[in-house]
Amino acid sequence: MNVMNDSPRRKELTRQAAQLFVQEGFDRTTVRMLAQEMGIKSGSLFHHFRDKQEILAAVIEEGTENALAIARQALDQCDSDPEARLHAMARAHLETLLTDRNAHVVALYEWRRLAPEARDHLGHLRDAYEALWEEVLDEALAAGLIRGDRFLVSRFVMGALNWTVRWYDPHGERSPEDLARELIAMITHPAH
Amino acid sequence: MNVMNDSPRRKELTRQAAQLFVQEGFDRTTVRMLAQEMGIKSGSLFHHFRDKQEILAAVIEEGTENALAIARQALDQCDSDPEARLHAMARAHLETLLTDRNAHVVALYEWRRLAPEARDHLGHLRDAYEALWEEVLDEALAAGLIRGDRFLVSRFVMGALNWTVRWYDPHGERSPEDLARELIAMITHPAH
DNA sequence: CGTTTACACTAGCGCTTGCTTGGTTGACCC
DNA sequence: GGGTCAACCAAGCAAGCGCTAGTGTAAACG
Repeated sequence: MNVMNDSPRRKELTRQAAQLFVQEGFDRTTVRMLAQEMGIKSGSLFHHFRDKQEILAAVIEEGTENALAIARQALDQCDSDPEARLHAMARAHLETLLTDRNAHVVALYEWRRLAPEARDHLGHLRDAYEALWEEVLDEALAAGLIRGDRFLVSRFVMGALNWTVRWYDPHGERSPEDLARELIAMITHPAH
Repeated sequence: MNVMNDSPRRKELTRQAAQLFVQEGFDRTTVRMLAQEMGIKSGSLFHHFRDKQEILAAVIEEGTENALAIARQALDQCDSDPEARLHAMARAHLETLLTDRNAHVVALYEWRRLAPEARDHLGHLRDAYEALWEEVLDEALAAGLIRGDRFLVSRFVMGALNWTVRWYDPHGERSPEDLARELIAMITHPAH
């Protein structure tokens, strides 16, 4: 067995699994369906993954790592004023939703199907991502750009953003940029 | 078989099923688990419901109907100015989340597990509920209380509200009233 | 050359799943 | 006191599930 490496082959299989998990849900996706999608037999699947659980963990891990990387890059490259940073984060969030949509949908819907150990590991990744948000929101609150309770504001914003996977059409007219701008406009009270 | 009535017995069984669906997820909840929770044997379950699917539909139907009823009542009883109506809707939404929490969590997470016909029927119920929101948001937009694109504002607000099932603690310090006030404060730009 | 390694296959075990069948019970009705 | 009816039970079927064991093979390596 070949456990826990991250060969390119495994990356590709993970990507295909994500697609199926979104279509059918984790529990309804059988190892036989996964194998067929991958063009192999069901037994061969366990050469790449210890068990079905591990496939789920791999899908979510990749999505979250990408989100984190993109968000960090966006923060590095943008201006340092609170509004620019807020905008950069929102745009980065919506852009990962576009490029890694399957993985993020799986992360949002199937989180509870993770084994406790995997949930623990991935929870830390997710916490790191949300910490970036809280930092940026704190700056916006301090600058008077947003009003309200820090905890609630952060939850409301994350909710509005994560909910987009339900209705956002990547092939539609609106770009991530558009959505980010609209969201910021809705919640900010510009100084005057 | 006893199909499709709504006896009090069936109502009670539906309530218990909702609890299990939240804990385990629909697919992982077996008819044997459901039966045990209900204090009967698995075979007896099919005296009350045609199949497992129908239990899910019953859970979601009850939750959505309650949400609709509470929202309508709230709108009837509040003042007619846009901010009061906005506040009433947000509070009503969060209050159903408190009283019918299980049903709403199931509706949000397990919607896709519904059979197409059930999804169709319940989709209309859900549309009726969201229409109430759009009406109230339109008034708020017209009054200049909120700025931005109607479609996007509505999606963002629904996202922020529905996301609350992930983190809101009914036994915590914050009341639905508090949350509603905070959310309105965050997104409104009061005339001055 | 022989050995190792990565990847795939065949075959099937042991178990659980949703659901069916045929029958029993006790409350109520005229 | 025979008939009705909702509610429940015992037993089990057919299908599908995750996963394993053992084997084959072709490329890579020393």
